Amino acid sequence: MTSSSLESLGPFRQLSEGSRKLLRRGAVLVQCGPPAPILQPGQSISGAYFVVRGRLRVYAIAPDGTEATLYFISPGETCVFALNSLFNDLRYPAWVQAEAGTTVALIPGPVFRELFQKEPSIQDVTVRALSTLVFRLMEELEEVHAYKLDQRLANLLLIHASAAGELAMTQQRMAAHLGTTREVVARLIREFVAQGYVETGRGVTRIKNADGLARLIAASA
Amino acid sequence: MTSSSLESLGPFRQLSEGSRKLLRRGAVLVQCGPPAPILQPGQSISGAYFVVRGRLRVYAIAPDGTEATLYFISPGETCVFALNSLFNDLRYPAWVQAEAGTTVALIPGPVFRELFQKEPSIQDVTVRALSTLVFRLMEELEEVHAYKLDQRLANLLLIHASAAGELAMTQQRMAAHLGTTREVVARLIREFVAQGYVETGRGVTRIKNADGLARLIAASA
DNA sequence: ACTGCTGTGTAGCTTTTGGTACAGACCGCC
DNA sequence: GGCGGTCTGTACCAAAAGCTACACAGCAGT
Repeated sequence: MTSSSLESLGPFRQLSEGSRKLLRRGAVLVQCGPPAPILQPGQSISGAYFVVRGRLRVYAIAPDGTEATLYFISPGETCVFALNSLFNDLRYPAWVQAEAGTTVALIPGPVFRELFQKEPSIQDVTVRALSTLVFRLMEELEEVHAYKLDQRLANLLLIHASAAGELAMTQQRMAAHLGTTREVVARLIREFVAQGYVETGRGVTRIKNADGLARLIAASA
Repeated sequence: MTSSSLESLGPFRQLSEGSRKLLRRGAVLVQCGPPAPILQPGQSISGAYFVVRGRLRVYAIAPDGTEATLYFISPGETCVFALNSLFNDLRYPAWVQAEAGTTVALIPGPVFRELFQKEPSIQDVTVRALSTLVFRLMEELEEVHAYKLDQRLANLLLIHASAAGELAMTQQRMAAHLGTTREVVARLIREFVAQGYVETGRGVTRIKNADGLARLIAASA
């Protein structure tokens, strides 16, 4: 992998100095066609990850088999889950899954550690990445305990919908994201449809009244 | 505050090099008698915190007023909540409260940033602290979605009980910790008493059968 | 002893969420 | 067209958790 081909990638140009340095040194590109599992709990980490295109989903699986998304890692973000394990010699405690068409740059552990020692810009990138992750996790934890499922579902629809107000996601996946079951999602969506907030189709949900959803989320009860 | 008096403090001797360097440079000790709020959401951070004695509790408050503990910071740990805001110029999104008898060392923001640039040992301390926090938050998030309240309460009792199997904590505080209400805690504890797992007293809960509680937690249902 | 405060015990009801079960719709493929 | 798989719709019941209301117990101060 040369730096020129890396630089030809879309988001690369907007990256910080630290991120570019990371990628120029020993990064190996990994492409995913279909959604694919990358890490399982207990697996040791072979390096630091950097999302070039697509998205990674980090999630937990309960003993009864239900999933729940912990957080996402979007393009241009250093993949912090690796850093934890790289520095603390801990096993990673969650599953990681790449969405379809995701490209990930893998920086070998020793290379990353060496760069982290020498380069202030890479320290900066690292701390920012961890810091952002902490915020994201705190937000998620707060959301889980402060909001009811209908509000969290409304939020999911608003946040993840395309500009055209469409969300291409099955109810099964929404349920997995929220840590609940498909039936519950279907019931809540039925209510949204009755209120005229959304329309449903196979594998897609269209938002018809974003304000209505927003008001639902804001309602304190 | 001189380094000699800092070193006289109990946990100080076991600290890492980075932590000691942090404390020798411009740390201001802050003592708390009774439990006291330290930070409120939106408050900007004046420096990095380091817990010398006692414990900090970081928690969220839902619109309806119920609290939920996000994580604790124990003695000898760099207080990472500050680092987020120090590096990202973000406001801190949660409340922080010091338990009774807590001593916190406050390192001014500029001093910390300067040390972070120069000292590898301080970079190390910082990354470890953030990393640990990420793990703690992930664990908590997983627990919230994978376990029921009775299991989480049993876990709370086991984790926070003294060596003698006593937990000096009112049910109100347990409820705030778990993000629920006192009545629910009372109901669950009643069940524990009926099973012979615990005994209750005013402001204290005594564990009589730790194995029973442990089995309850392990039960997949 | 009286009072007030804080903490616990309990009952009953409502809401929310989860679990089971099944019917039907859409889609691609042979 | 027929078939199998995936996705959605829905009805019903069960469990979990929250809400309200109130009684009482321990403790401190006057």
